[in-house]
Amino acid sequence: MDRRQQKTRNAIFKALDKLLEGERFEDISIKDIADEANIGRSTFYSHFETKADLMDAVCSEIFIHILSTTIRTEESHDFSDSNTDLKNRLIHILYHLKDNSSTTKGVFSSENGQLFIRYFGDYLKDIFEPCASASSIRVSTDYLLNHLISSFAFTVNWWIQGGFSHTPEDIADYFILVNGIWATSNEN
Amino acid sequence: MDRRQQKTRNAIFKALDKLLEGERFEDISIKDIADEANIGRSTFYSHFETKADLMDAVCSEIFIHILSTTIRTEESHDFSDSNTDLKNRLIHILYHLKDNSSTTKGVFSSENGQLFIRYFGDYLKDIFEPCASASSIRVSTDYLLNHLISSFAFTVNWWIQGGFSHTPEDIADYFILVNGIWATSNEN
DNA sequence: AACATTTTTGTACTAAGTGTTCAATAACTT
DNA sequence: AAGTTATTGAACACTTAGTACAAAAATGTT
Repeated sequence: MDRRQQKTRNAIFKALDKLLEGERFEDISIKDIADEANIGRSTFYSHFETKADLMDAVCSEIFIHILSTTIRTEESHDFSDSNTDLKNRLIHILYHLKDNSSTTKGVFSSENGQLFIRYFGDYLKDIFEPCASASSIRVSTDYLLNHLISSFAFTVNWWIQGGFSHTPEDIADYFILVNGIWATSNEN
Repeated sequence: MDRRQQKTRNAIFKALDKLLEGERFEDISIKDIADEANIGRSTFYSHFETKADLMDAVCSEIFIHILSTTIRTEESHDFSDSNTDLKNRLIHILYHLKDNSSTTKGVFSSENGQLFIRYFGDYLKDIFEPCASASSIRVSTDYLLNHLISSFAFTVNWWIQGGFSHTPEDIADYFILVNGIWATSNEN
């Protein structure tokens, strides 16, 4: 609504982004953010209750963006091979994370990583659920589902730490291979 | 050496243990620990430089204990099946973590989880390295090795969060199945 | 048991951060 | 132009970290 609010909010996000390039989230104070955003400290508090609250908003925004550009399953669905569909959706996410690499990088580091992974997990649940249910591996479905989520989160993190020096397609392949998805074709 | 030092050090460990039952490591202040341990706050500082330093010591102690009771590979090695050996070593670790469940639980939660996982990773590297090198999966060895470590850490965490309501043997099986180790016998 | 050493303790201090309140000011909307 | 809303900075109370140091207590040694 009010332009001032938008301006301030954006300035805060941008400032956090910038600061995260140089230090961990937990080492950044609200004063740091306010100074970098060039706003008063009390203004920060009129937008976010705490630093964690800000992190929460950042995570939300990332997934709002991913969701808003997600290829809907129905549109891209290839009935002959549901794994191609899974792979495409993962690649889509990976491209998105790479496009926002600085935020992604900051959001994944250390303490806040946990929070982001929680968001990530909620989002990925829908994607992996059919995959987990259909699996023939004799383990608890809950375990398998969460394992896939954790594994994908690890994979993304490994990708980030290596400076995004792989293509999203390669990363999706790595993930799929190591988790035995497409089990009918990855045996040598 | 000095009995007082040992007494204080133990009191600090025990206090942390107790406090971790109720709150996250990052929400516990040094004053909290000192109060719970019934020592002066300045005494804490004569034992540990920071809270992170204490965490470091806790992690070390856990692995010193695990290592000191580790079945040496040479002793238990079954030449006919190196995967049985791997599984036994994992089960051994799992039993140990369960025996120290309260510490394990606290050490795995949130921020500090990262630190513990780093220790865990260093320890597990030796165990998983041969496994990762021998794998026929066409992914980077570094990725595969770290994936196994991350996966095992996740598995342990999942086990903890579920209140240790599985046997170590089952958990080791879960981990092995989901990662396609013993690929020759887990197909249906 | 007496002595020297080491640890513990409490207090005081500096420095930094959190979160709240509030009145003045600036920017926006209509 | 007038009314509404956001921003600002300063003041405030509170928590925590980490350091310094002298007095007191426990320990090890002879």
